[in-house]
Amino acid sequence: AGKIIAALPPSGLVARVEVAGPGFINFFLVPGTQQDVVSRILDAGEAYGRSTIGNGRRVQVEFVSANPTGPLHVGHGRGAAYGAAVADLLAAAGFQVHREYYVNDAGRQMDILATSVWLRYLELCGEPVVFPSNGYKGDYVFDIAATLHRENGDALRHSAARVFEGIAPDEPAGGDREAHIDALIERARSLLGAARYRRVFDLGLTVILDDIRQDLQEFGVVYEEWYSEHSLAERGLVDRAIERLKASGHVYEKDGALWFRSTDYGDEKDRVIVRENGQKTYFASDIAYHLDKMERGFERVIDIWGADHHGYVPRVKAALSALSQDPSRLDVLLVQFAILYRGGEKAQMSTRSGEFVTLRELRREVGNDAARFFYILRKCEQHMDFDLDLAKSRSNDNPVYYLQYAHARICSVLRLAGEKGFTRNRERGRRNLALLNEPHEEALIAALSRYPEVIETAALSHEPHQLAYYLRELANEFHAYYNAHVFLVESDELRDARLNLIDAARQVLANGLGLLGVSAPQSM
RNA sequence: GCGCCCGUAGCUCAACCGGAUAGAGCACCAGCCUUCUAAGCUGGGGGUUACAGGUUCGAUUCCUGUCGGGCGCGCCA
Repeated sequence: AGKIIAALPPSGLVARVEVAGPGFINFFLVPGTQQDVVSRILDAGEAYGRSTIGNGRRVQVEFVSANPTGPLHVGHGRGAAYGAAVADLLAAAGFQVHREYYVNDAGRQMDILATSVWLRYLELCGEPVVFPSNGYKGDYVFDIAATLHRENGDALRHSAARVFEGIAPDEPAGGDREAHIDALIERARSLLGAARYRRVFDLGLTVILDDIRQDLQEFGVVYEEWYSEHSLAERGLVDRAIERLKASGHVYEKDGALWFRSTDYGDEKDRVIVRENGQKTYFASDIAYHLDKMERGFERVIDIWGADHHGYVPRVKAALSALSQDPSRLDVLLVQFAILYRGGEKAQMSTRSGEFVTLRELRREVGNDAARFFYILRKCEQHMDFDLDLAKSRSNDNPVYYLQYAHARICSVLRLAGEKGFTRNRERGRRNLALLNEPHEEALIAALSRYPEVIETAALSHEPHQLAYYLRELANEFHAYYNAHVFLVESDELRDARLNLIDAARQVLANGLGLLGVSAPQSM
């Protein structure tokens, strides 16, 4: 090793080189070699840390995509915060990002919603309805029914006797609940007729989707596109996908249904794509959807799903393979569940009872900043314990405030410089960066220099928590510096150099927090 | 039963495609505000990385098995 070191070309940036343990050679930089990063940060501003590694390649990130059958709950919140952060990181790393929400506006669940709304409407009309045990029972269904009643009066009314005529009673204990609600859906269709049924259906869809949109927007999560499952079928893309799958030779008929032989590509079992009753399955739509994603020309497609859907990955990839698409272009990121704790106790109610904590309630309780930050603090495959008390505590326990406080403190110093009668001269600061040679200053500068590579690593590995941990370290370096040295010193040269340094730190904190959807307050 | 994820300090979690003495926060103990925001800083104690093997110069990381926790195994979406 000594020979290797001796053979190294001399460099003005390297003070000394040492062999340190097995396989390690340490290079010590000459003090003052990194100071110019401060000027680079101030020049680049919001652009500091952006990378071109993505080279403009198109990436689609599909996330949340919750059924529009009710408001988003805290589980969706994690997917929203995580997906938004991954998308924003990829954009910062130079990818052209297309954020998409797949709207499941077709299928049985939506029919159950429409029927639930209609039954609540009938109640408002004064009909003695026995509400099905597996219908949608949330308060929002009453609200939609009230709107329906306000807009239509009794025009959609049918007597309860006719609605339930000949339909077997709801049997929660047995397996007839599903048959019961399916019969009610058919009854709603036949009594209302296609057009009126559609009116009920569309009102539920529109109201809930608008609510989801607004909820996410308030959460700082925005999409380039809301992609309708219904439109997929309308444009014939589902039929076309099935035809192409047939042509591939991986489809067969059995028991009256049409099956995709996904076991040809390693799936556990074959999957139905057209049911015995002629209805296409959700999987059929999803094949068409993913084929369409590929054909839209995205070089990489990222799906962010709840971990409970993990069994679904092999069949989607199998379908892509059968359709001659490269399945490795699709990354499915599985997000584990988040469990809410309050006072050391689980706060999440069971979904069976029809009650759950909504994302909106969470945001109201802990605030958007804490919610966004806590959600991405764990890597996605890690189960999450979300401590509500900690997230809303306005104390030093709360890691969000630690970062925001650093930002606010810097803003405060920069403000106070003027109030104290100092005229800040940025150019003088730039010329005197060499004065920043205290250990605390070197450490802070080193942390600032690392930011661009943190962005690249976090983006490419889809791990926003790496950025969160980095920002914690950066804030820590600043707070330590703040406590060890006074910035507003008499020396113009040193003062302006230091103000440039902390201004650069402020910029990086703001950039990083921005990527995570967390605000960077001027004061606290 | 099979498949996927997880198991690291009292608690919640990191550890950069195998690398140096496994790091933070909280909690606990001891200090720091007449000077730029104490929502801060400094120091300290705390570990057989669930367990047992294997691979190699080297394993929290990779492989096998066991134990424990979560999730999934529909002609639902």
